[in-house]
Amino acid sequence: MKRKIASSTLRSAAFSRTRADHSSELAHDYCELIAELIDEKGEARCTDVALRLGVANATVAKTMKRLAEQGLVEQEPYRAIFLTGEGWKIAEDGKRKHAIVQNFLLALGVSAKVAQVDAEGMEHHVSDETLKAMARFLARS
Amino acid sequence: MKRKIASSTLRSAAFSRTRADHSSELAHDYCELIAELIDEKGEARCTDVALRLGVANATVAKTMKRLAEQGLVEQEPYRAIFLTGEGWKIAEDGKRKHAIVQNFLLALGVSAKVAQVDAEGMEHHVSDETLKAMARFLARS
DNA sequence: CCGAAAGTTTAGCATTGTCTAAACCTTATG
DNA sequence: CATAAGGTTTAGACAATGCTAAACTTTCGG
Repeated sequence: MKRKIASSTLRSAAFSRTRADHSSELAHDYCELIAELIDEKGEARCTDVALRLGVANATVAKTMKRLAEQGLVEQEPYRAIFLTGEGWKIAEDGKRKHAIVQNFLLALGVSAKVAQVDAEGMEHHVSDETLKAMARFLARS
Repeated sequence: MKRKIASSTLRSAAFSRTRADHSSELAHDYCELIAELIDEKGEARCTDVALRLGVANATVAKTMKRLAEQGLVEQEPYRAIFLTGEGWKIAEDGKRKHAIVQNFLLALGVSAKVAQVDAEGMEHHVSDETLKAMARFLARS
């Protein structure tokens, strides 16, 4: 991961943050999805992940290798996938954020379908401060 | 069984949307930024774009070439950059969305700094429906 | 226990977005 | 008006993310 902190303006800081977010987003989505599958079925397999993500099996396999290198998941060849402690933490965090954003959107009056899709996209770009503000709003309403 | 398929389809649709968003995000940011620079200084040059985006000049140049191919910007070699009609439309739309999201966050009680950064990240993942809900909230408050 | 189905991995390719270094124009200054 | 300074473009590299096709392993039905 390249980190160029030469950013001078707040504006470029915003763009940098967005770029940085993107590189971790996929990893986070994978962790969340794996956790979900383990919850539901007791194990997570490439095919299921691929199906839910809407990508090819091979793509999942390749990504999984990267995630294993990053210490987020563990796997034996031809076996199901497991999360490391770090992976679980990321999954939990993502789930928490996702729930807040989605419920917030619902409280705002957004339809269920759209709330789910938008929450998926927004969840990785919402800071803790904004998340807290959303939670506050939910508590109030 | 049917419900499971349906829900995972919706799920993968969400991820697909997010992936699709990403590929257009950068183009949209460029258009917005170019429009901003033209507004402020009368012209947009690679260096300025690079500075605000926080990336290298070469990166901007290469991206600009792609945007030109996509019909979003126009440029003569070694000259400033201009937006096509399509590019302007995208810039306007982005500016509009950005403003709504940012003001919405401010109204929610998020600090100015964080509102700017978060709005940058969120703006590309917010559907029209959610945007409308935000606008409604702003009008009410 | 064997062969086919199903799942996993590898190989090879394309695209996007980023970088540095070097080559290339334009402009402004002396 | 020549040249240095500064902005622009090109070249070449690399990582991430996606794909298809083919090879490989596991599992399951007979």
